[in-house]
Amino acid sequence: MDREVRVRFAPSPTGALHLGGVRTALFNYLFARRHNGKFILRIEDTDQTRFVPGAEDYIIRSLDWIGLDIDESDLKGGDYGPYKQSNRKHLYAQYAEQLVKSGNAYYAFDTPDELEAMRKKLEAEKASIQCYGPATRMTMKNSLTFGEEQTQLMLQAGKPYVIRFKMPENEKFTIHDIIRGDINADTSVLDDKVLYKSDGMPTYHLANIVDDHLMKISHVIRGEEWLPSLPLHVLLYKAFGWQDTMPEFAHLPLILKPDGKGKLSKRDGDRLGFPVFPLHWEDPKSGEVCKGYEEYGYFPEAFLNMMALLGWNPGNTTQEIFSKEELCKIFSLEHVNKSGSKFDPEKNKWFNKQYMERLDNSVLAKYFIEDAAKDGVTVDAQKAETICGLVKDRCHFTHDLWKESTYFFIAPTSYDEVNKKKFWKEDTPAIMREVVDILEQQPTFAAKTLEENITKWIKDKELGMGKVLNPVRLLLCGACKGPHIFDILENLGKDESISRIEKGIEVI
RNA sequence: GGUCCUUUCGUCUAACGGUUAGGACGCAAGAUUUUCAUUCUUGUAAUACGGGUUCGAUUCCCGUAGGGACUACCA
Repeated sequence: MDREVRVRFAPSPTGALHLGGVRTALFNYLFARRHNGKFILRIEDTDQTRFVPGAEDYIIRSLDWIGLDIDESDLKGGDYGPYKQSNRKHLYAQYAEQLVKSGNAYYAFDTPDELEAMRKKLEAEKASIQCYGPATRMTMKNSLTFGEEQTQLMLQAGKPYVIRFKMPENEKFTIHDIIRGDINADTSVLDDKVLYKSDGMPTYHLANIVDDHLMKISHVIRGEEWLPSLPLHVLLYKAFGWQDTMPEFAHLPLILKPDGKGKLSKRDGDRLGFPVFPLHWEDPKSGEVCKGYEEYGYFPEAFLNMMALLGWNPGNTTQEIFSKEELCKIFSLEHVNKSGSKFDPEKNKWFNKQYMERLDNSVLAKYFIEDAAKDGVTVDAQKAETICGLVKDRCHFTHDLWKESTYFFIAPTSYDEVNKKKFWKEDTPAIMREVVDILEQQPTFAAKTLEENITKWIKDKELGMGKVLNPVRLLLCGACKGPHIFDILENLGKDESISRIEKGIEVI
């Protein structure tokens, strides 16, 4: 690999960036960093009918959140701009016409209705040939059937036209894909794809090849859905005479539904309760709102880690937690899997937990204070840090921290029925009253001394830890859950602890 | 329908001709614990099928069967 590595992520601004797009961007990014190359963002907005306002901005903000810094884009600048295809519109016509001149393409004047009629006809005949290709093109309305003179007249008259690629007949060749090896191509089953649309815009196929060439792209890393059009793209490079600088190709496997069949879609997220977009997204057309990974409480680092391991593996190691920097050092396309991967939301949660455990309590405290404030509770930093340390073991997300520990600040108003049945016996109220007495006598309320004194008292009375402490927990927290009971007592303080127990005895 | 791609535990995957087929998630059990968790230990479970090639196939080849993508003046 002796040429400079330049890769691009080239999304269409037709909606929120989905997980497949995220992963394509990520693999491009990691590949670029691994080879000290450039990571370029190009916006492919040649379809004006599908343009969604805000989508481009969303894509950029998503990449930023994940931490994929872009080397060249319209925002970032670069020597090969503009990086948005609608702003490159003027470039494409000459390239399309160049192909017409060299005999690799031709003008076509068929109306959508005529094309539809042809498709219907072929379908009725059960013919397995393409609608517009070597076998049919001489029966259609194009510059090959009209001849030079009539074609010029029609063009001058302003008749709408497209430019189609003239697919060679019966050529067989193989194309190398870094992930898949050699792929067979046979032009006899391919058709004359439109390269240049009647609205003056190029199609993906043309714009893609022209821009990748002009931007000196070295590797095209994209989703598997492009594999069927790879032969066309290679043929285009040849037709332009650019085969010597043609990029290498790597087609990524798809991300599939967690259950059942097919490609992962937004609906799966709704159905199974996990996000499919990085950030909050509100569709400007339908008004539909989708929560993103950020809102769900995922750390961008955990999200990136988990996406990197979907379809790629670091080889013979059991390590699973990787920082972005580590991934930039070890990523390779050779370790990308060929087959599609089902998405596993459960494993995501596990990844997030791993990252949360590694964070310092002081960092977690900030999330904690924020969430508490939303419920109208003010918590000071020191206290928040202490409690985060106590409850973080049982949390997957930062917002679980507050959810798991509200009883430190708000007295329970009801008690878990199942726990009540299990732990609240006839003699419990009497024992609780004794506990109150013991607590009253405590000189200090530090967890350690409480534990020593109360454990001793329980042993002396031969009551059994569970018989005493479970009901205490129930009265303090409203349920039998949470950290060490003596830590809870210490943090609640003497007065609050006693008042909760007394109140509990009455209520139950 | 046609073309192309693909197939290892339920899921993500390791093993690039020779392993008791390894790890992780999940699930289950046990240990720890005053509870829920955490943690630790153990268990669960896979090379789609049929042919070749080979001394030997998860690994290479060919079929079959699943799965997926594409088949637009969408990307």
